[in-house]
Order: sequence, then structure tokens, then C-alpha cells
Amino acid sequence: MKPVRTRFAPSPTGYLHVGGVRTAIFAWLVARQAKGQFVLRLEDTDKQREVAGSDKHLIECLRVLGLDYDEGPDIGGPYAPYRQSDRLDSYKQWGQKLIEAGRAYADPYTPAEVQAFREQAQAAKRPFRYRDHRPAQPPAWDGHQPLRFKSDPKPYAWQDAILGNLSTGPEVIDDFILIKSDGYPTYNFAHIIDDNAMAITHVIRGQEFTASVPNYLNLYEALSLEPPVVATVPHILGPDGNKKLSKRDGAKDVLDYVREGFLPDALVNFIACLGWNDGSQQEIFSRDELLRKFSLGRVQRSGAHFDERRLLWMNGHYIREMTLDDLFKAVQGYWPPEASDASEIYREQVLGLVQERLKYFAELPELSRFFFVDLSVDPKLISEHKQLKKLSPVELHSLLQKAKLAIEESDFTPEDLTKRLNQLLEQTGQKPAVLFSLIRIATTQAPASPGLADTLAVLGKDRSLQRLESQLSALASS
RNA sequence: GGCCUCAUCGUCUAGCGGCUAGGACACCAGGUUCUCAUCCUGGCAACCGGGGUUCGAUUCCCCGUGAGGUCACCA
Repeated sequence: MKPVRTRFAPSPTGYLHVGGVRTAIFAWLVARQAKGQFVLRLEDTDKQREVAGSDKHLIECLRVLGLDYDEGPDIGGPYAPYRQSDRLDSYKQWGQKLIEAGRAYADPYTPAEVQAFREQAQAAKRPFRYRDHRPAQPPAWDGHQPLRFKSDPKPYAWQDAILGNLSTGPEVIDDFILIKSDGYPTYNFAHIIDDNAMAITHVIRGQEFTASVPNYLNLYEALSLEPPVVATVPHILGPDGNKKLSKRDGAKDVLDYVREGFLPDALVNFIACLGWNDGSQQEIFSRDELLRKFSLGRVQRSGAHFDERRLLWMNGHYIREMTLDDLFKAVQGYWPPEASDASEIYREQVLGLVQERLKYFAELPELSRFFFVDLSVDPKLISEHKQLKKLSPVELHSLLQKAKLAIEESDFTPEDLTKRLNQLLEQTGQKPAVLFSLIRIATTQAPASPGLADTLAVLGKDRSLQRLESQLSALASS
């Protein structure tokens, strides 16, 4: 058996979104689980569409997600170069070979003439095929005309590793362009030459290429090359509608997710499970489990909608599973500016309280700000509170005063605070919904916060009492 | 339009002739001494339609319907 070799072969025309990354993940999984190689190849044959810097971006994206490749443009490898614009000679040679074999010819028509043929066919309601206009005496190819494949139309039946048995008639076979008039090869030609040259065994790509497979098979025959296993991955659809996820419609850059504090493992887990599962009820797959259990045969044959809420849940799950130490390291750079003066110990305590409600790191400031800065008293927190708004400022003041006295006695361990707060409940005869809400609002000035005793313990005695005092004077003056 | 493909809760999906059609996300309700979250319990919610085949179809076949892909000197 040949060693399994897969590749991710993007064109450097922008960033990578969830849909593009999924193809990379699948190809990576197939290579790694077979102890084969994973190759990155840049398909930069369209100089018009190329976006400067996107090669770096692509590489960064794979690196961040941990999709390591064995060969690529930046690291080289036995089949270098891995950038198609550096391999033009090879396409020319193969093109020449096809000409000599009578399987390629120069296209003598101008684009306008070809377009006219196309419109004629459309007007006659007949499918347009270039080969119907194949010139009887094509000129010698001087490199300035497009070089076309002289196809041999016939029916094909083949196996797709995901879609299963596929077949088409001879009518889909046509004389497509191998090398454009600018000297660059088309995707249709270049990828076949390179996949062969790089000993790629499994071609895993999006469904936009399925319709071309018969043409590729025809070309493989003309080149006397053995076609690889092909696997067609259905598109990922946008959250609403049935349209393919696209940059145009605002699909997010995967690196943006990482920047917002989504964990690479969570992203990989989530994206891999869009259209794949192992048949069990498992939802969370570590990288090792994915490597062990993944198979192309179990990839869904229809497109899947991208639901960010599910990603949010999964990322939160991964965050909760982290040790506090690991999370603390991961979350550096996400603290609110006010936290810069706080000690590491204090920040880690805060993080411990906030961990279970963190869905992604960029939420950290809004969840933790009040631990680091005294927010001004917000009367609305009381006036719009369904229990507290029934009480007068005087009643609230007296209640809070009692709370302050009780809390002052505490050593500010969570246990002792809990004990004293419970005693206070009995003493005042108040419901927790009233008493605890009042204290919580006074000490946080936030609509939501972690548990009261824990929050007070982390805030510490000085800060807690000072905030109670601020609330008391606000109540006194209202 | 031609060709190819696909079709289970709102979403991701399990199912591969016999199940009260299962799980997860989201949502709703209750519980966890306050809020938010976590966690637990419960709930809502699906086999696109019509024909066959079969003792029996979500499952197999056909026809519709719907959706997607493709018909470029883009990939």
C-alpha cells in the first residue's frame, strides 16, 4: 500500500472561514490517522484574484488550529516547490507531452468568439460544448493562445469516498483549458499534475468540483496517470437560508474566532462534527478521539448549517474543562484594562469565579470588571429589581446597615461569610431574594455576578465595606 | 434550462425493514438559600409529498417537490 498523502490546496485569495477549514481538518485527519503525510500547497494561478498576505494568513490559521503539515511552501519538502506559480515549467512540459500525443491543441479563437458560440448554443437551447467547435487545423501552440485538452467523451462511473457511486454520460466531457493565455495553468490542469507529482493519494475538496471529476478522469487517462481517491465534502451553509457559507455573506475568519478566545480544540471539534459523527451519541471529541474515530465514509452527504450558538456552547464546555492554571495562562491579554494593577493571585481568584460563565475569552472584561474597579452606584439596579423596588430607601438603608455590621465581623473566608449571611437572614427575617440581592447589588453594581459569599471573599473586606458604605450614602440621600 | 447530487425536531445529528423515531444545541418550566452561569429534572419539537415492493416502511424502488453543485482563459 502506498503511504496515505493528503493535501490542503487553497488559493491565496483571502482569509479562511469555517467552511474552508473543515476541508483542511478532514484532510489532516485522514493523513494523520493513517500515519501518512499532510501537504500544504498554494494554488496561486489566478494573479487577478490573489490577495497579498493571504498565504501567511492561511499558514497562521493552520498553525493556530494545530493542523500541522509535513510539507509546504514555507517548510519545503521532497516535492518542492509547493506554490504553483513556481511550478510553471512542469505544467508546460506536461502540456507539451499532451500536444505530442495529440491530446491538446492551441485554441485559435478569441474570448469573444468563444462567447459567441456559447450564446448561439444558448439561443438554440442546446448545451454549449467547446468541442463542437474544435478547430480542424489548430495552429501551433506558441504559448499565447490557451492550450486546450482534446477530450475523449465517454461515460464514467467512479467511487467518491463520501458520496458513494457516481456516474455521468459522455455529454459532460469537454475540451477545457489546460493553460491560460497568460501562461498560468488552470486549476483543472495544475492540480492533477501536482497531485500526481506529489504522490497525493486522497483528494478531499468541496462539492464545487464534483461536476468536473469526469473531465479529470478523462485527463488522467490521456496522461496515463492513476487517479487518486476523491472525496467530496458538502458545503457548510450559512445559519439561515440554504446558501453556502461565504465571505461575501459575512462568514467570519477563523482566526477571528481564535482572537475572540475560542479554543482551537473546541473549534476543531465543532467544525469536524459539522457533517460528521461516529454513530454514537458522543458530542465532545478530543483530537486523539477524532484521529481514532474519523472516517470519510461517515461524513454527511448533505450540507450542514453553521450554528454559532452550538459553537458557543462547546467552547464554554472546553473552558469549563480547563484547569484554572491553564485557563489563567490562556486568558492573558483578555483582562479589562482596570485589572492591570491587580495581583496575579487576585486575578486568578476572579477567574476561578468567572470560569463557568465564560463562553469565550473576549467576554472576560464584562464579566469581571467590577472586581477591579468601583462602579458608581446605579439606582436602577434597585428601582427595577422586582423585590427591592417594593421597599423604601429607609427600609433598604436599615437593612444594608445591619448587613454591614454583620459582615464587618467576618474574617472573609467564603465559609465564614456564608455563615454570617445565614445568621443575618434569621436575624432580619428577610428572604434571600431581598437581602442577598441588596448586598450583591451594593457590592458589585452589576446586573449579574458570581455567588455572593464567593464574590465578597474575593473582593475582600476593605473593598466590600467601602462599597456598602457608598450604597448606604446613596440610599440616605434619596 | 441540461447534467450531477442531496432530503429525520428551528439547528447538528442517530437510525441502515419491526423503535413510544434516540442524543446534543437552542428554547420553555422546575430545582440548586440573590442575580448571571454551571449542574440536575422535566417539557416543546422531525421522518418533504404521492405511488409501489413487503406481513410490515423513516429505512428499498419509482415519480413528483424542494434544496445544493456545475455548465469561466475562478479556484
